[in-house]
Amino acid sequence: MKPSIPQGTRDFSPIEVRKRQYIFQTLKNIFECSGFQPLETPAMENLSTLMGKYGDEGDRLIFKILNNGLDNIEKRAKIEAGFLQILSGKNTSDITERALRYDLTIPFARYIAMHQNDIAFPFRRYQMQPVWRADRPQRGRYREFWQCDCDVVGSTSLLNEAELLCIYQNAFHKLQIPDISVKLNSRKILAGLAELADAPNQLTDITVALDKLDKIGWDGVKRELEQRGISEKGILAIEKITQIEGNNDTKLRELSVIMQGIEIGQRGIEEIQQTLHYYETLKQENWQGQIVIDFSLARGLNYYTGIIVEVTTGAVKMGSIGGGGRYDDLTGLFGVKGLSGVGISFGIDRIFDVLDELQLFPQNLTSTTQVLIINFGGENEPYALSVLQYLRAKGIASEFYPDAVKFDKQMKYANKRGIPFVLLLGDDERANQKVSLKNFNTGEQKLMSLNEVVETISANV
RNA sequence: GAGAUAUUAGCUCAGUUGGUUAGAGCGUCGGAUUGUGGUUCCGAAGGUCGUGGGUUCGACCCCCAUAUGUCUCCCCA
Repeated sequence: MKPSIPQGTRDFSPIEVRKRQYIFQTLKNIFECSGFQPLETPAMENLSTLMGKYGDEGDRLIFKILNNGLDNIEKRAKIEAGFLQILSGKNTSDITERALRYDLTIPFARYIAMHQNDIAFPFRRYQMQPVWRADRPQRGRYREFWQCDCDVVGSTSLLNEAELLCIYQNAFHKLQIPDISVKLNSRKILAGLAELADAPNQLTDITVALDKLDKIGWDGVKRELEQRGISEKGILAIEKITQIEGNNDTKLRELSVIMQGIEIGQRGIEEIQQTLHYYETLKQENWQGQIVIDFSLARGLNYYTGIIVEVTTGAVKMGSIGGGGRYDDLTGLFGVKGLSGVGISFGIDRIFDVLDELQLFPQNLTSTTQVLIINFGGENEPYALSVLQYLRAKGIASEFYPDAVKFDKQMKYANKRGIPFVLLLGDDERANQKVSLKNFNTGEQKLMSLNEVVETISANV
């Protein structure tokens, strides 16, 4: 049979895994350094946990798992009735009661609700796991992909927002991605905008349209707003606000004037000011990324209630590589009221593409093996094995070519694997109780003792 | 869920208005070189032209279906 993998999934070859691990490890170090704790949840959740949390479109994209035992003859009537329900577009636990994780946020909320008595709040957690969506695959869009979330739950302080901004800046600084913009806005400002536009109940309509500004331009947004029944006067107000220019202080001041008397808008402005104030005192001097206030930033997700952020780089033509925001009452759905959270997410796959395109991955990711011992066979094999054992005990990643095949084949193997050193120990070396070490980068080869080998290789790392 | 487009050797791609044995580069393998890789030279292997039907004397080429990739819409990371 012809081997294949399901649509929208990928194999990760060794070099790709190393590159991905480099990203994961970089982020993990930053999270841990800021006191965040790791969390993992199951690949599958009960379907009832996920359904109704992501909207109608989301429900359709959840991968559902067929129950086992559907061929049980005794339950046949029940199962057939269940299938009729499925055919009419409704789910039933008689046919499917589990589903693959769709994102990391809802399982996180479920986790908090289940373990609220054991958790020390405020709870800071990070989570890096795959999620699955039955979407149609496109470039940079997969049915299995990794999310990386970092949240603080159980505190309403804007210090948390500032800390997360620091995490973004620190992460992209460490990954050396140039021209980073962290765009900042507040759902409260958008709510004020809806009031200003005489459409306080159409916040969602306005945000969905506004979210497309980058993609379809103002004319496109205007058309959408018209279609959604926003008045001409309202559209004019929205346009005016998206056109505010200047530095962050200027933007906030101008907005404050326009939002005169609109309480929720003013609160949004104050929150951003306070967050930026905290950020300025927390940030490191060498971070290059910019924080840019952008009143057109909307983000589609409806559960955001306060500050929202999105990260882009001007260095590569690509969508956002991260996003997040404040959400009040995320756990309310699971019966835990009054817990506010704020979180950010990293788009791992897109970050991978950016680093690949800009060639920002470290050079030494190809192999961890430092030295290959050439196999000369016969009497030399036991000597080679004792050297192998010695080097490993000294903490030097080493390999012994397992077959005594032709010399150039073994050399080609080392070259292809990107192994920096080759150790030759044949009859001559064994007679002198020495070894020949060849450096593949310089081509230089020297007869030396094992101690010197350890020193030379250690100095090279 | 809707539309468009592509699929030829391990990889990247040529090709034929429908006519015997489908080509190249790179890679792989063998040799020059059984103790010197990355450079060079010589040689070889490798394809039922994505899959299944149909039209035709004859299909890699035309038609239909299907799988997978890519693009647009929808939605999203």
